[in-house]
Amino acid sequence: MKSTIKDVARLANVSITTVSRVLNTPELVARDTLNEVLKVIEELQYHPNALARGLINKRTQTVAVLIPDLSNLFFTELVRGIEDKANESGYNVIICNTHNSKDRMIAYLRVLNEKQVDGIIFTSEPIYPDYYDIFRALPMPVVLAATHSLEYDLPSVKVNDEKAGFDAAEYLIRLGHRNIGMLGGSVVDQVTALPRLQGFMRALRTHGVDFDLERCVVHGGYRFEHGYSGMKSLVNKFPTLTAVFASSDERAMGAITYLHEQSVRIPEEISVIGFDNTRLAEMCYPKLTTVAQPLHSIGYEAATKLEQLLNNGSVEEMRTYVPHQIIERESTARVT
Amino acid sequence: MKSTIKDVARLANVSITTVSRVLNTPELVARDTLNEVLKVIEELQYHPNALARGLINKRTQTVAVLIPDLSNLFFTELVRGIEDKANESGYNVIICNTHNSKDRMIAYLRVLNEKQVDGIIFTSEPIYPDYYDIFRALPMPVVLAATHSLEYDLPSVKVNDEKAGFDAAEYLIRLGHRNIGMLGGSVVDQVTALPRLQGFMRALRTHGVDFDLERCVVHGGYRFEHGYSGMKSLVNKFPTLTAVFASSDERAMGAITYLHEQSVRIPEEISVIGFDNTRLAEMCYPKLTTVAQPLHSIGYEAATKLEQLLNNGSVEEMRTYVPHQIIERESTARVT
DNA sequence: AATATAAATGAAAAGCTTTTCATAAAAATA
DNA sequence: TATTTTTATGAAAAGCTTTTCATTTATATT
Repeated sequence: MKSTIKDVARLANVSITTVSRVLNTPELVARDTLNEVLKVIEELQYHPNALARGLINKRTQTVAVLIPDLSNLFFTELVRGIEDKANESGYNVIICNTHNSKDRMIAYLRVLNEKQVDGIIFTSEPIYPDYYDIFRALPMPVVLAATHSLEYDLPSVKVNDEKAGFDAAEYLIRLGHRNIGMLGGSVVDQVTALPRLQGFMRALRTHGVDFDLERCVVHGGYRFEHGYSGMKSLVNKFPTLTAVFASSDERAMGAITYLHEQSVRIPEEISVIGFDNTRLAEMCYPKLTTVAQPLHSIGYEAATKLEQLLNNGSVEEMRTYVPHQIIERESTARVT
Repeated sequence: MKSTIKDVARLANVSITTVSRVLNTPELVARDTLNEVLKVIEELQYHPNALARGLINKRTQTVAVLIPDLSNLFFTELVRGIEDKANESGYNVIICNTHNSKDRMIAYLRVLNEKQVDGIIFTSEPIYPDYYDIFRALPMPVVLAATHSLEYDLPSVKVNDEKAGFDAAEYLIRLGHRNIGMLGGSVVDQVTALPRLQGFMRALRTHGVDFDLERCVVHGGYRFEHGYSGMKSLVNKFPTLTAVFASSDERAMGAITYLHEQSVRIPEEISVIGFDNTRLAEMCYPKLTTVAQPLHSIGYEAATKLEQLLNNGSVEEMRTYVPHQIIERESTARVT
């Protein structure tokens, strides 16, 4: 039978108040009493009921992370940063996998609300107006990780995607490439996909490189399959290309696989640069040059912000931008 | 301000009992009252407090999954099966990432206990005696997914690893291979790694294939890096090998990458068969032939078992074995 | 019309904790 | 020694729900 604070109190011949104090403010209880109570707690294997605790404290010491796709290493590494910070500060984290489904996400938000989690970290995905309405209605703070919102005042931490897109393209240009394609996301995603494309285009423009949006860019999902099929249609439209910027590592991997199948040598014939620097980048052949997002930091910082919000009610910096960095590996080379 | 059942009761001019009934047994309340109360609930955006509910119902409608490594696609797909079943039956699932750390896992078990989750699904990893002691002390049921325990009576669902190892080896033998290596896990893992190795050896023996444990097998972690370095040492020890059984897809991918770097053609010179059939198997070049575990079913079945335990206190079948299957792709070929 | 039955509602207890306020005992101060 | 302060403890309330039991009202039965 599960034991309660009452059982401990009875066996230790003290009131439940004292037992509670042993757990929460041991400095207020006499040495002997303390030891006796601790002994009984141990003996009874007593664990305080977090439901009752939460009910009265109005704090559950729990934060939730909403992620759209658990099988994306991107989120995996982000979550790690969140967990690390949360655990340091005594919070538990609940991971909620929304499977890219709005319904699931709304359902999750409801139960998280009912379960009285202290705060929520929302990852990736742009914030649509109806999401914001839901967030507003929530009694707990929300922080965005690897996404942000320009219209709404939600704290966020992410990289500067426009600049990252620019740097990726410039990197290829510096290697002498002039026929550069891009495998990007859907431009309805104005927070990630669009800025990367814009940065990419700005770099080409800046360096006077010819560019035709129709011919040079393929839009699609971030997944391997999309990279594969995207690369296929890209080489068809743009057979002279010598380099491609795939704006996720998974897409890059799909692209590489397609090129392998076509016996195109990488990087000798076509250079490929990815985005994210997930574990996948090292699992490629050749190893993937990529724009690294500091995924762990993004998670860690987001959790930090959430904690600030929880403790102070406000956040030092509303929108934090963390630096990206190009990691040079073996999938890119100087044009010959 | 968050509203409670009292607020609803006051505004609707009914007792809290009636409000509670509207939520739980609406058939017991008069039409007009029902509508009025529902209206107020909507108006006030009232959501019942799950803590209070759990406290009185002694059920939180929550199950937890303990996984050792979130960045392993294996678990990702397993979790999906669990989520699907759990959601169907009205349970929420909490994903707990133990990072392969025993301390973290024990810490998680403590908080899950305190948080009064209804049940726990423990994935992979063998069950060590001290784990079992902890499980026993837990007031909620535990089910094992993709692992099992022969000593302890914990319900489990997994594939038959010995048979799977046998089939993998036999598949290679049928393709004419006689110089077959294996990239396996540590044999201290008696629940997964050892049986696969045993099955592998049994197949060689059965078919009269020469075999030297020292020379033909490399043990190591399941990760890409381990596959990479494992393959390296394997070809050094065993230069005549024409096929390798890597007992995880990630390991297989590491092996393939190493072979690529050495300009060894796959499958022409060396055939590679993996294990798990995670998404990674399709992200390889060449696409990976592998022993598929029905990851989704394993998760789904494990959740089903947990639910049986929760509802009936017992389980139909203690240890369920689900079928594996060899998925033939492009990384294996008949020996020439 | 009188009685029995069914339907609708509410008051209060229970679930497990923390916290406030009060009290008793011990220690410090005058 | 008498008084104040400090230390240690407990009783009871509060947090939000569900459930039991009782009561009132409406409906069905004779």
